[in-house]
Amino acid sequence: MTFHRLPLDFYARPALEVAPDLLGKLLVHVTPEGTASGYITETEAYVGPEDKAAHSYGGRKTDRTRAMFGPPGRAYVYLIYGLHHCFNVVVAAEDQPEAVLVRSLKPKDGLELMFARRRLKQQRPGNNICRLTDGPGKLCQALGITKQQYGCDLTGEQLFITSGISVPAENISAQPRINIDYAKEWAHLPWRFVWQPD
DNA sequence: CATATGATTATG
DNA sequence: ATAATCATATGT
Repeated sequence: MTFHRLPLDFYARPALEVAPDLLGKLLVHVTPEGTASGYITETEAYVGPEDKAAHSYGGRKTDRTRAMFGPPGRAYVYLIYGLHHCFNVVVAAEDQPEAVLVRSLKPKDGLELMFARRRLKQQRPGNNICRLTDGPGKLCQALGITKQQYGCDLTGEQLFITSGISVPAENISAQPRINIDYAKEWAHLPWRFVWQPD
C-alpha cells in the first residue's frame, strides 16, 4: 500500500479553509511498535493573534507555541490539564500562527496497538472501537503522539496525513468550538467541523 | 519564586 | 458532578 501524502501547499492556507478540508483525510503514525491510523472526523480552526481562543492570541510566542509561528505542515503538540496531549496541524504561513486541532478520528489500521496504548479491553469490534479515538487526548494516546512529535514535518515519514476518502460537503456540519468559554465573543463562532460517517 | 489555569478524560 | 495532575503562563 502506497501513501499519498498531502502536499505542503495543502497546509499553506488559512485555518478556516484547511480545517473542513481535513475531514476524511487519514492521519498515520509509524513507530517501532507498529503503524496506527484513523480518518479525521472532527477538527477546530484556531485563526491566529486575533482569536482569543488560540494559544497564539496576541502574538504570544513562547516555548510551547513556537511551532505555531513556524512553517505550515508541521505538528503542534501540547500537554493539556497536565494529563493529555493534543495534536494540531500548523497551517497558513510562517509568522502567521494559525493551527487546526484534530479532535476525533475513525480508527483504521493498527487497532490492536491502539487498544494496547489506550489500555482498553478489546471487546467486539464496532462496540468499544468507537471510543478508541473520539477525543483529542484519546487520539494522541492511541496513535502514540507525544511532545516527541513536536514540530514534526507532516510531509515526512513518521507522522503524516494522506488523502484518505473524500467527504461530500453536505455531510459536514459547523458548530461552536469546545471548552473555550474564556474566549468570550470568539467562543460561539462555528469553527468546529464535524463529519459524521455513515 | 508563587500561583492559577486549562483546545480533557474517566468515573460515579 | 468531579477528581486527576502538571507544564505553562504570568505576576512579583
